[in-house]
Amino acid sequence: MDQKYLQLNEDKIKPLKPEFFYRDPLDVAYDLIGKLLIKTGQNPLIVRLVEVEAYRGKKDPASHAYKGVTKRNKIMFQEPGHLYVYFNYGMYWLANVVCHKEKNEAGAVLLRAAIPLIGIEQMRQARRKHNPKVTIKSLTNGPGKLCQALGIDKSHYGEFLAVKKGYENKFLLASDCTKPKDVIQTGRIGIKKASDLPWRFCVKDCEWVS
DNA sequence: TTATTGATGGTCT
DNA sequence: GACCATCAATAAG
Repeated sequence: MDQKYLQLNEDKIKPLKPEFFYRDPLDVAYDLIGKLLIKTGQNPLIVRLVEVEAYRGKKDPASHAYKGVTKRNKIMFQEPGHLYVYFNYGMYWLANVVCHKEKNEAGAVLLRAAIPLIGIEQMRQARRKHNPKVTIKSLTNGPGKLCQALGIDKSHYGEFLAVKKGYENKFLLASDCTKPKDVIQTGRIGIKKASDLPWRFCVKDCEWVS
């Protein structure tokens, strides 16, 4: 893994524009590797995404949007760039970014793992509530853990992640111009349907990948 | 180091 | 009532 992933290129942080998310989830997923997820506020938290999965809506049997609109998944059919948060296995919140190309389509990218960069002590405290033995690697090396570290739950369903005039972001996706050159593509994990499709992206040889 | 299992509750049929 | 886009503790090697 490129050591540059471990540092924040603070001077070059640029929020993503809404257009970024108006594309096929597969393209968005690839491009999200190396990007920053920021919890804004007085004590910001910043992590660098190193593992994501694309869920491609109606054409993807593993996608929550496969069978059409429900109360839970409706955000996936709406404006790209919003957070789709859902509860899984009776215990964990999982965070996705809504993205799709055309109106009337649906899709999302699951944020699976990240490298903690800023606010590590705060993230450690948040994770300790669930696992007192948490290590720096187990801070954010899985989709449930990532949400615990960043404090993401159902109250953040529908939050917008790009910049928009007059909107105050709680979470933000941004680039610090760290170019990923060691991204690998594999089958998605933790699912039964369509797990053979290579729609998971992660950084090669990264300790935080799940 | 890998494999296995129990905890746990909303969503959908 | 079955299904889960998970995790942590344990056991075995």
